[in-house]
Amino acid sequence: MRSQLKICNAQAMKYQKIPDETIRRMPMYLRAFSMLKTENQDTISSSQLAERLHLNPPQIRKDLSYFGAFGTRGIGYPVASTADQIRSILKLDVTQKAALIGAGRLGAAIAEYPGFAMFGFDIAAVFDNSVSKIGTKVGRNVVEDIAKISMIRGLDIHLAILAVPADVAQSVVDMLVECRVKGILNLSPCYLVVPKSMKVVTIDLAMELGTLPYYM
Amino acid sequence: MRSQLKICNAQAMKYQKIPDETIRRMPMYLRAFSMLKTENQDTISSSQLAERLHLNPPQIRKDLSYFGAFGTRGIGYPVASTADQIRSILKLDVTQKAALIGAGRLGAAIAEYPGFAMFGFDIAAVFDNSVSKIGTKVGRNVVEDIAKISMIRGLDIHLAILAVPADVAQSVVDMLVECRVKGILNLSPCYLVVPKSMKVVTIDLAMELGTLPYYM
DNA sequence: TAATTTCTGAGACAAAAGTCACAAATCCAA
DNA sequence: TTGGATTTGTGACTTTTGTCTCAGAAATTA
Repeated sequence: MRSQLKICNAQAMKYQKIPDETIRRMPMYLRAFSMLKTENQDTISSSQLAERLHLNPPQIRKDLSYFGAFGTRGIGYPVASTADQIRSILKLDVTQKAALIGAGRLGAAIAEYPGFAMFGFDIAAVFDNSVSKIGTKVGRNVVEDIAKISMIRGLDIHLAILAVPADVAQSVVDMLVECRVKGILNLSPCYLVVPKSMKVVTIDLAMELGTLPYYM
Repeated sequence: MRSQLKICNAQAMKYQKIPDETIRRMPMYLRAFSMLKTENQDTISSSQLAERLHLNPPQIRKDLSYFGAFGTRGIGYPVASTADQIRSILKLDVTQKAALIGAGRLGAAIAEYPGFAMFGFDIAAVFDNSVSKIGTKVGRNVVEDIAKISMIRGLDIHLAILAVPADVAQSVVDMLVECRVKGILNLSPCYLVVPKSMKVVTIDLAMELGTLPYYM
């Protein structure tokens, strides 16, 4: 009965409820393992890793064990293969194309943000509604008219980064739903209504900053 | 014994443990109440508010009640005074000056981000280490040499927004500690070591984006 | 003034997330 | 080959967070 569970592979384990917070930490782990690889470290124990990430060793072990037994008792986690495993779990083992909507200052910053590369993201298209921006270059992309957003469907893009004003965010999202986009990183301070099949992560800069004075 | 607690005011209540998640939601509530005020709505019930924010009514009531009884039974929450109360709880009733460290693309976007104004934040100084940027204008500020960062102490600035590469983030933070900065919004993908008196909120864009493909 | 409606405030309950402790697995040395 | 050192994987436990329920306060109406 329990052994039944043990032989499950990572893909199957997903249907055993994995805490959202664990998923949120996985990219952190991937980044750490990737860095360790460039440092030519072959293995790392949960306590070493915990020190780097300022987490508890058991938490790291538990998080990773949701997806299978990657470590070796007495040794720790093999850096290279665990990195590959996490990449595969997060579906970051293939280049993930993303569309950037909004080519303002924040959009431009996002387009050239070097941090996405480590996870294999590729900003493959940029859209804006402003005539002054359409046709200009942002990062490696020429800004396209938002009216042509349906071209996303032909480009095999399933992710979008939303860097538009809050009052137009929902209307853009409705278009993205039509384009079969499956995940949105939303940088506007608003709640977005989407079908259940779509995942939205909202980052609200002002909200995060807004909590700080409270603690002073 | 219980009545003892009941007569506590909002300030005193703080020392009764308030969930971090509640604090995180407070700026959301403040934004909602501010918007309602501009819409000339006098009162709002927890269920109406919950609909706007896509939360449960009891959660809103519980969150607000940690700080006192702002609502009126049978009526709801008075928009104007509740907004004022939340502003005061979050210490956003006075203009909060913030220093921006890093005048790259992301820094420039932050400097001109209109969303901070609603919470009364004022980017009062911008610093960078790049000769090409020092002296240029970012938002309303002239970029100062990071070497002059100690001027923060004379400017009554207690918040900093960190938009610098991850590999220099900790060294900048060490300087900010010296400058008596009390809160940091960190946009670099790294853990920062700070004294207990300091509060850090880290936003890791790549990490957030990194979770999305998993759900597809 | 009493009954009715509305909606808050808060305790009880439930779920989620994090921590801990220990059995089991592996390695290494003797 | 055996024993000691190490470190994982995991179930039990604790803490934190979220949800529900309902008494009771305020307003309205009769």
